[in-house]
Amino acid sequence: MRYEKERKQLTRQRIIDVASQRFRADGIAAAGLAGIMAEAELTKGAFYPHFESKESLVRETVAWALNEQHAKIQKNMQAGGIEAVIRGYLNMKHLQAPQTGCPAAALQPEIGRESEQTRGVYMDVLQEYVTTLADNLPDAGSKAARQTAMALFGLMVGTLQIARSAPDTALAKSILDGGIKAALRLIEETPAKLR
Amino acid sequence: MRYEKERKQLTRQRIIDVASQRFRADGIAAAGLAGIMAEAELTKGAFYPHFESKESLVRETVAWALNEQHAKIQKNMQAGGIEAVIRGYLNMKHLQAPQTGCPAAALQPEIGRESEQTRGVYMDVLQEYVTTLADNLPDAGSKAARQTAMALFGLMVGTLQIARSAPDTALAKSILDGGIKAALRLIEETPAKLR
DNA sequence: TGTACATCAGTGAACGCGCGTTCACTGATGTAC
DNA sequence: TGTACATCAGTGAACGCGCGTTCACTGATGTAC
Repeated sequence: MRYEKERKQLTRQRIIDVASQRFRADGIAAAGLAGIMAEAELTKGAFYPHFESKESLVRETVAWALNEQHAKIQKNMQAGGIEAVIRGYLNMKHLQAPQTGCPAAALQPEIGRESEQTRGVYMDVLQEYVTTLADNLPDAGSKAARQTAMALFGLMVGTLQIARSAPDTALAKSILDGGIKAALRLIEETPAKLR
Repeated sequence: MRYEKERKQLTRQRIIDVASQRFRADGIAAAGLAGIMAEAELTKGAFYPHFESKESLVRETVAWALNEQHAKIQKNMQAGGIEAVIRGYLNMKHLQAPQTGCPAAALQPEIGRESEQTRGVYMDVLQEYVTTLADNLPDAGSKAARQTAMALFGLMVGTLQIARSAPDTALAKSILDGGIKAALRLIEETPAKLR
């Protein structure tokens, strides 16, 4: 069946959409291609006209999902500045929806085990994300701002991950709350003595 | 073969040692019992007299590994205070040895997907770990200190994970360096206006 | 405009492989007499 | 002290299952004439 010319791209994007959710929900290693293709309403043989291998799907999907996440924080940034970004990230809604949330929080250690090529593609997108954060810090433009922005992102990622391991909601909330307070302190103007 | 009475415990600990390294190196889902048992110089049938299931091995192993990590930072704390703990965590040596490093940095999202029981056991050990950090902050004893300590740990975990995804060493070092600077700012005495 | 042919996204069965788990068995050591 | 028996850690083969990948095929659409 040869279909309309746009159809292949639509199917391909549908696979990426589904895969990005399965990966974030279950982890990259634990999410199988058969399940992803079934959820995309295709048989698993249809995977290979679109992607070379699972690794190439991972490469494309993870970068795409981080880019989506970047778009989300850009919206929050416009609406309420960096504090809105922090509060939009460290909250129970995000904690409870890993499948549509930040791919770094859901997959970071697994991404670190990927090939150098995959990590390169991922890190390029992450750098753009961090640029958005850095550009909205008090000392925007400096090298220190970039490092602070990266550490701020690290704090948000790590804190959300730990909160997701909490066995009860009260503890999770307290962890997120502490993360917000710490993040707000980080983004204050750099004290002179540390500059 | 019924062996000396201490032998079973020794074998059991050998399985935990090996498993803790394989999990941290490859991820929980990607590390197979057959490989772990072979590395422990046993056949895979020998797994079940020691553990009920892979899940119970994970539960015990991850908690054990985090406890070992706790012991390490206690040493660093004694030697050089909380700054030594931060510098001992956010460096290239730790980055390059995930199999013997912090299990949170290697496995946090996967731990978040474990059963409530497993997460409960893990979080108990994590709380002890965070207590050691909190007790060495300027405002030790306060609820704020505990939250700051948790966020500090989140920052270290997330930053190390991201640095591990960097495709080149220079970038990884810069990320770790920014993490150290941010961590040091976090542990300063809480400014009055935020208290 | 109508017809013949080329393309190729998607199907569905099959591949070898490693997964976690089960189980009948072995045999070195401990215990009872 | 010597012998018979019980224990049970560890062996090794087998279980069903899902993994990622391959491949011959189908058939709807596009292109050429």
